[in-house]
Amino acid sequence: MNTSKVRVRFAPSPTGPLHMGGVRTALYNYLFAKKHGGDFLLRIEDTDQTRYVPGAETYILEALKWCGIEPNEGVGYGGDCAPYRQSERKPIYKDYALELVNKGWAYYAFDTPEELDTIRKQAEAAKMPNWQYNSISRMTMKNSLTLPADEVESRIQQGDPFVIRFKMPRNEEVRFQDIIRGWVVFSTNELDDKVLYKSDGMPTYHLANIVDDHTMSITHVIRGEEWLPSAPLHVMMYRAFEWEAPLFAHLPLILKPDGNGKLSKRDGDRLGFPVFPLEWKDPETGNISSGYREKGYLPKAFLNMLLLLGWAPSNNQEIFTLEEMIETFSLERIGKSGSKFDPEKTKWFNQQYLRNMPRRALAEMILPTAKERGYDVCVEYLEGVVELMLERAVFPLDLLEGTYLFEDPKSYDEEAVSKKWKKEESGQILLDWSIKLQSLETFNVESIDTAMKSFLAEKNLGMGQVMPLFRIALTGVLTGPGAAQVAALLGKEFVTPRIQKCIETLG
RNA sequence: GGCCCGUUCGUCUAGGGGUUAGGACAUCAGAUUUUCAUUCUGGUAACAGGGGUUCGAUUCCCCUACGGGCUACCA
Repeated sequence: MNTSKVRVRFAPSPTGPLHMGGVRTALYNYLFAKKHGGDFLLRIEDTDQTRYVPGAETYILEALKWCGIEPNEGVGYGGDCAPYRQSERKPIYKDYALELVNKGWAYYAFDTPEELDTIRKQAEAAKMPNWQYNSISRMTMKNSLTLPADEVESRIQQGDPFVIRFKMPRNEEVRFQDIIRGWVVFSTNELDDKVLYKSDGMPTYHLANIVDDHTMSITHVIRGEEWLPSAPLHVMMYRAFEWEAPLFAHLPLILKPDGNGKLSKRDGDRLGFPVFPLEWKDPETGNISSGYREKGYLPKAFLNMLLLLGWAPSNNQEIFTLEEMIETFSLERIGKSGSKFDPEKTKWFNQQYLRNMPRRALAEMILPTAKERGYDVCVEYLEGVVELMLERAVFPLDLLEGTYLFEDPKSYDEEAVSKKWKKEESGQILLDWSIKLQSLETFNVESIDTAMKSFLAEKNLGMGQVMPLFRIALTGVLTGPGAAQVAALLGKEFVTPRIQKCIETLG
């Protein structure tokens, strides 16, 4: 086992917004690094110039920041291995590709994409659906293995486009021990001669990945399961370079909640939940994909949900602080199978975190929106609102749902009225109750409750005959926090007029 | 099609040769509550199938089925 300092990386490509599966990969990498006192790097894999999406990189940085996952090194953070953007490292890859050519592990190939396409189509037509550029077919192609040396030389000299391909050996077994899956075995006969260096002068993912992981001293590669099939290629490349390979851990995928398949960008808005941490506006189409942040999810709740989607502790703990996550996390306890994402449970996490937040912080959080809605309130008042609304809120803005805490009810719920309001007596009861309330010196929940009790005794009435009326008068509806609590928060000066108005309106 | 990976309640999962197979979300019922919500209590609900190995398999092995991933000069 490698005793050097743990160094892991999260290496997204900026082809669009980071989706929650990516965030989970980043989280697991981050937790693993922190747990072992190691480094977590952020590398941007932008070797495909055709898939560049403006704003994607900024989005990734911002998303990680929102989640509280902070790299030690990387794009936006600097570090000894800078630059961390592969497009800026372009000059270093060619030498490595050439090194492999010189060692006999790679070769030049001059076949054009069109030619390859034609061959694939022909093969398919001939019922050979899986044509590969490999140890057998390469001898019939245009490359430095089949062309005379001087022709290869002159083609390169005159600037003919070429790629460099890995020369995958035949009849060898590649095996490596995945931390999550155990031994994984492949035969090189199933592997093809992957392009390492593209005709545009850029490396492919495979080359850049290996070179960077090595030069950045990465010790553990923790990435999605979709990379498992190319892991043997990577192992072979480490062998070819004569470098020590890092340890691999391939994470199971996050699946869509309904049906099958991995969770994709489309699923979110189709099923009514975000798949992205932050809202994203597609620069080309202008389409907006919703984000957890904008929907009112707390970053810690989001992270906690992600943590448990594929990983579980040995006890039944569900709620984790970041410190606890770091302390308990281990790659060995990550499950092998894909996990269907459950939006309902995500809400539950949010609710848990919301309840554990200081009242003051919540009040401050909703203050701007309250102002926007035209409520003339201060933070202190909102703290009172939070106190009343918290137990029925999942998102911060749910706390503002009781509009009656900010303005007089505009109408009285029809069903509530028809059920509880009795023309012949309700008005009188409310009027008497109102008089009783006005006589109170201190106006708080306790005094109102006490007054209510004595009122009921005096009039020989039951709770159910008065409270609902009181509630209708104050809020216009039959749901929500206790009427006494609402009244106490509003204050006497608002309560009496509301009762007055109610009596007038409903008779 | 080929290669690789996987399979415990509806969902996320714990467990592991002998257990009443545990928890959480969701769901249902009851209790509390002036209402809603909360809270509490309880319930329904799972080892994909078939072969081995074994005194005994949900647990170990094999096969089948099913699911997923990959199969580009994309990452």
